[in-house]
Amino acid sequence: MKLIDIGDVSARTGIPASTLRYYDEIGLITSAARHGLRRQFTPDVLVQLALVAMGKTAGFSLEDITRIFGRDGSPVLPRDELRRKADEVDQTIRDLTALLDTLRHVAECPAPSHLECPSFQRLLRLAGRRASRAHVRRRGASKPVKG
Amino acid sequence: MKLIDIGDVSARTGIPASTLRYYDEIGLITSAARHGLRRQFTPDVLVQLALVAMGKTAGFSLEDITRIFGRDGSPVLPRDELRRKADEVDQTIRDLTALLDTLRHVAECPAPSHLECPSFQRLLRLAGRRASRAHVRRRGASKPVKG
DNA sequence: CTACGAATTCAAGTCAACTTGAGGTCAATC
DNA sequence: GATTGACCTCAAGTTGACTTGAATTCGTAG
Repeated sequence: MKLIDIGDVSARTGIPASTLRYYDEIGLITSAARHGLRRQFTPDVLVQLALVAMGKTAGFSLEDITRIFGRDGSPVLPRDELRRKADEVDQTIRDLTALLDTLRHVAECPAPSHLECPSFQRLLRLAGRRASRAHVRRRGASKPVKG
Repeated sequence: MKLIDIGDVSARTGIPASTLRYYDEIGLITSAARHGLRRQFTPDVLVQLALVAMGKTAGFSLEDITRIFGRDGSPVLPRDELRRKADEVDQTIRDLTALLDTLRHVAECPAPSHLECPSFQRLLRLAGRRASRAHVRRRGASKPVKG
């Protein structure tokens, strides 16, 4: 079984080595061995990291992600919990679809204030219904790494 | 024009008053008047907050959201920037759809480790392609308020 | 065998988005 | 006109997810 050096994982995924160490520390990924001091990973780690990326996109915490896709690809959570998580994602997709419509509208509509535009209003009524039951704490997202 | 007391906004939206004050402070929403010391808002604020909720769901920072839907419903960003943001959301939706498939699979598939299941592998290959160009910093989401 | 570079540990720092707490203010009620 | 209770301000604290920096340890190339 060929192992991948942490530096290579970092290079292939674009994730800083410091982050990979951090993920290892919190048990989100697992290093398979050491070459001297250096962490080495099985190729699986690339899959795991893909799952992590998806989970983050969905707004799950790293802790949630750890439980959803356990360290070896088998989840820690019971099936019905997983179904609940899936439903959350499903709802998030609906919300984002509403947002997408709204955004596209805002980008194209020439009205001076959108709050007066009837088509915008309609979008908002849809969105508002969702929003009222969706007060979640989410902490800032930003650019794909500063540069 | 009837105004809404901050307490009522909080009650109707479920957003703590402290958060509303914070949003006011950073210019994400605008209080219309004061009743004594108390902030009062126009009903518009409920719409604004709905937009904020959508924006957060999409993973935008509060600063981004402020620029996307300016204080009065007219965006600060130029149209092409907005279109770019819309495209980001569009991509996020695609990513989440992949995640949803994966999650639903994980929830139902009886295989001991999913890393071996061919159908899971296929999902991951799809997801992985996205993930590799989507290394974003996003900070933890969690439960709808501790209680 | 020494030097180099890349990775290591560990503690501390950063950042966004809030929350908490102390002490103060007001409008309305008793 | 004193009390109440919801709101106020302002500074400081918290949390999750990392990053940074100093001092250290290896494996390999020269």
